[in-house]
Amino acid sequence: MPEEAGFPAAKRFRPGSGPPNRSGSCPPGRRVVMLLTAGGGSGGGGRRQQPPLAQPSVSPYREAVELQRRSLPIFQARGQLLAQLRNLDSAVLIGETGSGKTTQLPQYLYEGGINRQGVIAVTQPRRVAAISLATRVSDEKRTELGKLVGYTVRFDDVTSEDTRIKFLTDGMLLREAISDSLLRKYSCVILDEAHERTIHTDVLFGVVKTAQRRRKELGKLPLKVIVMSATMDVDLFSQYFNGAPVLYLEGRQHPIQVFYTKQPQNDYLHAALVSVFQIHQEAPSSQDILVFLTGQEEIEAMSKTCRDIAKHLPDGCPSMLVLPLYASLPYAQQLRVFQGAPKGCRKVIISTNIAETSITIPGVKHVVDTGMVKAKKYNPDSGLEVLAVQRVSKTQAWQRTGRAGREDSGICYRLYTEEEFEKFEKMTVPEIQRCNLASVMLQLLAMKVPNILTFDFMSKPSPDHIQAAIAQLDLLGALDHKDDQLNLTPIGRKMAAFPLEPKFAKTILLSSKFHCTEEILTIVSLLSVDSVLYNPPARRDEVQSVRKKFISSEGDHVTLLNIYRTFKNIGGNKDWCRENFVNSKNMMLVAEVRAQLRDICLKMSMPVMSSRGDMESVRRCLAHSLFMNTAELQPDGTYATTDTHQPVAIHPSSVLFHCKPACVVYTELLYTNKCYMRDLCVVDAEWLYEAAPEYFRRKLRTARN
DNA sequence: GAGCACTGC
Repeated sequence: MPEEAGFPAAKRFRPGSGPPNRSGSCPPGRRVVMLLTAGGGSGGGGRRQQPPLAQPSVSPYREAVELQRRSLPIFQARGQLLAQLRNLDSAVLIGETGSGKTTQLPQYLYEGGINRQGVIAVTQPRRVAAISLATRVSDEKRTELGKLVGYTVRFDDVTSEDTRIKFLTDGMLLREAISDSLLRKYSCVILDEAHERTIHTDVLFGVVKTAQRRRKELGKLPLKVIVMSATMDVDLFSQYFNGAPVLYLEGRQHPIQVFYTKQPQNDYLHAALVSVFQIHQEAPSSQDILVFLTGQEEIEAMSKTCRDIAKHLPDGCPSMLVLPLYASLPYAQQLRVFQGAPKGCRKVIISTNIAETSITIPGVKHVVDTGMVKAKKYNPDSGLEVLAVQRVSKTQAWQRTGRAGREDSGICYRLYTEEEFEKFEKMTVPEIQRCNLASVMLQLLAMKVPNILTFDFMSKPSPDHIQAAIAQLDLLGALDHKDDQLNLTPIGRKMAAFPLEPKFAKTILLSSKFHCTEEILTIVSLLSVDSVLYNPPARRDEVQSVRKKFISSEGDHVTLLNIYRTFKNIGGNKDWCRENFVNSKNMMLVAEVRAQLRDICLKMSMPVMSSRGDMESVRRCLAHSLFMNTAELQPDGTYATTDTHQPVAIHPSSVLFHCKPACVVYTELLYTNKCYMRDLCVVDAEWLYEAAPEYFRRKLRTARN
């Protein structure tokens, strides 16, 4: 093997706590309470002073659970933690992976009788986490799930009147805040995984801060806010919550050796390949390797190369099981990463950043980090979102490193130099500064936030960014400008009731006028989940011939509708999905989403009618709701958007890829190498003019001629 | 002419 990716010996330190110069992130003057010091766990005296966890129990199982709870690092800090939290309105808790903070803290608060008057909410960025944590904690409390401890995620509410500890997704708590912005039923909100800075958590920061202040002003039950983070960069959190004290909890991570390359690598794919085989030839076969790359195409190519090389390795070299991992991979194939490899065979998992947070793979000893990620960026000048391969942040690199030390000590190979690493951004730009804000602004308006332009975000999006969202909502007819006050129109209020992007909510609301709500509900559901189309690159011809029967010359929306209809009419099941290259998991989700949306329509007394095969009214409806997303064929055979004359192209995944319709509406623009329109529908220019005469007065080329 | 990181309501 070539040597250019060789690694010099590196320092040893513990991950999860961030870079070794830990003190750097604790400026003097801030209240940092060390609840457990390094090497903690010896304080026998402290242990005896702890109050009992729960009623004494006789069951051996119960005792085992109890012992396990007591062995967690957080247990020794229990008394101190409770004493601190009892008197605080807000606190920031740093807890390393494995500290037990998420499962234990809510129980301590409950057992300690703090905030007994209300429910303790614990938010999570991901559904699976909310569900498994609730299951775990209800088990520890020896209660039935949904009684004392429960969870609420979309499509699944396992709570009751008795529920006092409630795990929920951050998006779900946000939705609850629309109907009660003071979050009255909660006495305490714990925002977990705050370091991930999801758009929902970021909006919640503002929502809980406002609710806390308002409740105090109104003399209501106080709201305790606890922000939990796994990283040390919590200054922002503390400042934002009026200088809330920072409590530090040591975790139980295994040491990880970190290696950097001696030279910068201009070809990270090649460097990754070399590293994998270097490790493969040197390390025992029981140690698995996790490689971070940027996307499906890259991962599939690398997987193939690895398998090819692995076939021709010298005798005595272990065999290799190469497993790609990315979100659009069918579920059954994702599950393979959890199965152990046969004896004498090494697992090599080649993954996107899905393995950074969402999926934890057991047995990983070696992490190969290319330092690259594919992520959305927001360009405030053009107001456009761009999906691009870029450098990871330092936080992200540490997160990847930490994946090597889940079960035992590990090794992380960074395919960049230490100097390069030092130049990485400290933190990933929070999602709220990288995304279209139309949904967020609609939700804030629905909560009757007095002035969304000055809303107290922890990391403020730029004014241009906020204005772009307001302009979009305005075009959708959601806004009412009165005396310099922004309010929602009745349509805007209805839009906010749907768990959808505003433009899709508007499409549904318009559909009753075109008597095609049943069809539009199906289309919007299909568009709002991951694609139901499964396109394995190796079987392209097969896919094309099977899919032919669904394709409509009217575009992707009608084609998707055809697929869903056939699936339903035939009584579609997994076998049908497999035969037709349809992702069955996503298809099931479509049905669930559709039922939820239909329910919301019925609740607002909207007539739900079918156009009975009349596709023109469906397309007219799409033209009326997506008129701001229009592109027209130019004399030279290319396309340009109607409003800004941005050159665009039909995405290769579209059924219209080889066609040249004069005028189309699209669901979204996607910038990669080029600016692509995704999910197209052929429309009549006249329909567009009808939909928004003012908007198109001087714009529409086809209508003018 | 040729392509799509990850969540979530």
